[in-house]
Amino acid sequence: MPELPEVETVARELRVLILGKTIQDIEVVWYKSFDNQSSIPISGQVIKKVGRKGKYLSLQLTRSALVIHLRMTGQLLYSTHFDYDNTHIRAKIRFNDTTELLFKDTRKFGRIYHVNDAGDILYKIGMDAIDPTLDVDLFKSLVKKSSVNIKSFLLAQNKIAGVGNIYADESLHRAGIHPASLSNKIPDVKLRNLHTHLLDILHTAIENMGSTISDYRDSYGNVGNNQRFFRVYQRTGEACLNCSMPISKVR
DNA sequence: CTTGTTGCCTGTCTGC
DNA sequence: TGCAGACAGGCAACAA
Repeated sequence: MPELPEVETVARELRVLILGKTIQDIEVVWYKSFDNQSSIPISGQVIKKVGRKGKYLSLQLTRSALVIHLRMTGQLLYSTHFDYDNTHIRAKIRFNDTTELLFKDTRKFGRIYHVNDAGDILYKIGMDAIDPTLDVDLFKSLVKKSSVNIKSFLLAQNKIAGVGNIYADESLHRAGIHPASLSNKIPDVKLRNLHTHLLDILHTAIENMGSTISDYRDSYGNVGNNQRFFRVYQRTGEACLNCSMPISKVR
C-alpha cells in the first residue's frame, strides 16, 4: 500500500513524464473513483505542478487542481500506446499528445478529486513527515500532546502525514519502542531516536523507489526495492534481527 | 475537542 | 476441487 515514499516516487516520475502536458479529457470508467467538486472544465488545462503532501498527490492545473489518493491498490500508470490491459482501470487522463495517465485501482478505494484548489482537500492533513520544518522539538511536542498509543499516533494523518503501517512498524522497531506505548509517556531520548529513524527510513525508502507488498507500482509499472530491507513488517513468526526472538503480531 | 466504530471494495488465503 | 468466510487496510462519515 502506497505511503509517503511510494507516493513521492510517483510524484518525482510524473514531474518527468507529464509536467507541461495539456489535458484532452478525462474518461471516468468507475464513477466513484472520480469526485468532481469543481465546475471549472478540465479539458485544455495544463499540468503546471506536481506536488505531494502525506499520501496525497496533487496536480496543479492552469485554473483548478486534481488531488489523488491511491489508498491501498491505486496506481498511476503512464501509457504511450493503446494496447494496454484495461483490467481495473478506473479512470484515464488523456493528454493532447495521445499519451495517457491511467488510474488503475483493483479495490476501488482510491480517489481522484477535481477541486478549485488543492487546499480544499489537503487542509485537514497534518505536516508532511519529511517536511524540514518538522524538527525534533516540534515532533516531540506533537507526540507529547497525544494520549493514544504511539503507533496510532504515527498513523493519524491529521497529526503527521504520510506514515502508514509499514513505516510506522519499521521506525518504532528501529527506535526500540513498543507500538502500544502511550505517546505522552515516552521518554525524550526515545522520541529523539524515533524522529531520527523515521526520517532515515522514509528517505532510504524513497532512494529505493518505495516498497512493493503486492499492488504498488510506480508510473512505469515497476515494483519498488525497499521491501527487501524490512526488519519487522510482515515478518510475523520470523526471528527479530535485534534479539532473535520470534516476531509476534499485536493489534 | 477526542476516541471508537462502520462501510467501502476485491483478490487471496484458510478450513471444511 | 469448490465454496464460504476471514482477512487485508486508509480514510470518510458517523456516534459517543
